[in-house]
Amino acid sequence: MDNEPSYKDKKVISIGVVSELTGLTERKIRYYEEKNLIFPQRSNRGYRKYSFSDVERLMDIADQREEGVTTKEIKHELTIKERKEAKKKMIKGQLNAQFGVQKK
Amino acid sequence: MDNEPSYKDKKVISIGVVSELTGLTERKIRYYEEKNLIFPQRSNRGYRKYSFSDVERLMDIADQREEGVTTKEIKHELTIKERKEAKKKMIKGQLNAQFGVQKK
DNA sequence: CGTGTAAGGAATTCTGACACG
DNA sequence: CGTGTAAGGAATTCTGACACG
Repeated sequence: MDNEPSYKDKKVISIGVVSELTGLTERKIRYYEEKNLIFPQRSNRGYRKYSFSDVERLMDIADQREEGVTTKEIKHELTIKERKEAKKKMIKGQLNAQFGVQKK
Repeated sequence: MDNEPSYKDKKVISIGVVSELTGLTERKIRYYEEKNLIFPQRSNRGYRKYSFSDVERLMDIADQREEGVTTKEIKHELTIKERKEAKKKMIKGQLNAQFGVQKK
């Protein structure tokens, strides 16, 4: 029923290419991961793999950093967004449980 | 006026990842390029970079090869398609020249 | 805190070639 | 023709650390 997860979220880009795409040094990219601002996948031998979404996210982070926003603050914003997402999902789940299509 | 060329055509994937994605060996992938069936970009130091379109194209090639279609035949099909595309563009250009929006 | 850099090792990619068929 | 493989070299990526501030 699902079609492919759209190319935007497929984790296939190496850190070198991400560096070119974003203009960020690999050091910075790894640091933002260390701070849990970004979450690449790992290949079999531990190489980081990023999606286009990750690239966009990194450019957003770069903009915020330039404005003087600290990684801690960026992380905080992210956490808040995640909570909202979780809440949305929960409510959606409850609605489905009461009024949704019957599961077989 | 243009927005980004869509992620589908951005050449950012290394041959190793393409190999995983398609199930083809790197040898095969390079061979199909040698036969002009696929056209990756090159990074600064000569590393091949593929797009998701290329990955799809490779899977299509793989299917045809399994059916016994030779690379030569696949190449021929491609050439025909390209000719049609060129013709389309030409006609479109002529229509524009006669009835299109005036250029400043 | 955020980022640069040198360090050493492991994995990647490249090309040209030989092999088989 | 289509694909495998061994070969040698160059570039990539990884981690942990020291540096500065």
